[in-house]
Amino acid sequence: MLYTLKIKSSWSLPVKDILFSGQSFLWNEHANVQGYYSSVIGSVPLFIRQLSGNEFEIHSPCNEINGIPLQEFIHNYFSLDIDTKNVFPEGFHLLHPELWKLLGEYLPLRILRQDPFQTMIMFMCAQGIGMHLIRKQVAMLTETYGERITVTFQEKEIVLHDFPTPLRLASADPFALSRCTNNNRVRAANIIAASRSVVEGKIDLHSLRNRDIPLNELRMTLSQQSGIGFKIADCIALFGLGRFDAFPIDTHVRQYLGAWFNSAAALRSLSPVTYLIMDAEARTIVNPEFAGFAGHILFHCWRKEIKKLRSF
DNA sequence: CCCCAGGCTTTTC
DNA sequence: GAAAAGCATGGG
Repeated sequence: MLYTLKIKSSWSLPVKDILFSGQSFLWNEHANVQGYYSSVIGSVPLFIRQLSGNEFEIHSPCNEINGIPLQEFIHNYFSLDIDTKNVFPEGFHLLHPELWKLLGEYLPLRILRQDPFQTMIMFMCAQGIGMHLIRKQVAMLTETYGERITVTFQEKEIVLHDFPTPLRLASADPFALSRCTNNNRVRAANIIAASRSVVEGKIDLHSLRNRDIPLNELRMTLSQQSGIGFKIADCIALFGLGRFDAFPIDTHVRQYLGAWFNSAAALRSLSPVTYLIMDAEARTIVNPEFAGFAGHILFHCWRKEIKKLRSF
């Protein structure tokens, strides 16, 4: 039996852009369930379809995820509580009229509130390689180490995989795991070590949810772990801990800070010092409370409109 | 062949 | 201290 849920909003909800903008690598399109995007979230299979500009439909065999009613979970997952009008400051469109025009269709983009462990592992796979290789790594990790889940949908047997648990990755063989990390042994070892830290409680992702923790403290704590620097720490904060004030700076963000906002630091080589300078600059450009939320909208717009890249 | 992709760590000047 | 090299593969 499948539960069906319809989500309707007063604003536009570009579901495909939200799921494939590079903040999650867990969603896929299947040839045998056309028009739907599928994933396993909180061990629950989900099928999503866009119905119109501001509504989408969800099918799931469970009516709750992580003990939370499906509708409430989805509302939170898609951050439908956030009014995206607040992510850019009042006068932004006057200061950057050309950019504002370009941003138009990207403004309804939203940040997903994802699982912090999954976010940590996914973004540890995202160092100096293209988006399609990141997706490939995450897919191989889930297929190799995640629990296999079968679900009947549209009278077809659909096979999906849950994201691997911390315990499963912590006990993985380094060489075997490296097949899932683009054959990068160092990355595989880092993922195993980080998973072990979570299992042992050395990294307590639940307590890091505390919103009283300052952003720089969060960044310093997470980047203690080998394989996690400032950028990935900020990604974990933004996408995995719901810290919409975190502003991860990667090669694309650095490029648009230089091209669109005339950042001098963006022209220098990326180091911890220049990272923190650009982080401070960003907070003068967008609303600091939603710096990362705005940053992701700018990121996706830059990649698609300027660099002409695809996210999958 | 080159350079670059949602970087981080280690080595070298 | 800052800069350069190494990591691995695919695509432009």
